[in-house]
Amino acid sequence: MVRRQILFPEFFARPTLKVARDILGKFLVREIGGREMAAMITEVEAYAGPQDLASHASRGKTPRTEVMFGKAGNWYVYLIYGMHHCLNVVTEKEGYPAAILVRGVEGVYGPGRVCKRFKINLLQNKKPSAKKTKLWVEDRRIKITPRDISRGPRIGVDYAGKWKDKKWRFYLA
DNA sequence: ACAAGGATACCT
DNA sequence: GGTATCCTTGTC
Repeated sequence: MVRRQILFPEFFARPTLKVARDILGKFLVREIGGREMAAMITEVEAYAGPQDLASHASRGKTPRTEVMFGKAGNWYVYLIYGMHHCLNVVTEKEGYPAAILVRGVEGVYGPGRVCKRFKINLLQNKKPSAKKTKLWVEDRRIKITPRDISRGPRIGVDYAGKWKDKKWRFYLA
């Protein structure tokens, strides 16, 4: 039996780049129809702070981005290009807008594909990562060392000026 | 190479 | 009210 520990808000209420590294190797778990599906998180991107032009929150607090200013551990889900959902988890302390985009899990590469596979849509937006919401992150004691982690620039943010070059994408080889 | 698709933010 | 834009993907 694998030892499992659901991650609490405290895990997410830390510097975003640190959480981004730490969440690699953790498991995204979804309960659908009484059954659980899970996959190891393998690729993420950090979006941190009001200055980050790649972040939706750079334009301030709006109905959409309000959740990024809220409590760590809440989900931020949005629809992109009219057809794909992107799953983020809010980080840092309340009032500081930041989140981590889940770009890939084991066997599923691409933020839209992750949401499609895990049946994630706007219903999950602003809800906490917790068992009661049927969508959460848990630690299954997979050991990840710094050598396992690669980093590079974020995808699809060429409009973000100097922020586009920041190596805030982290992934397992 | 590029169309699809709809919510969002920011105009008039 | 109109419209440019978008943290993408699948098919062309």
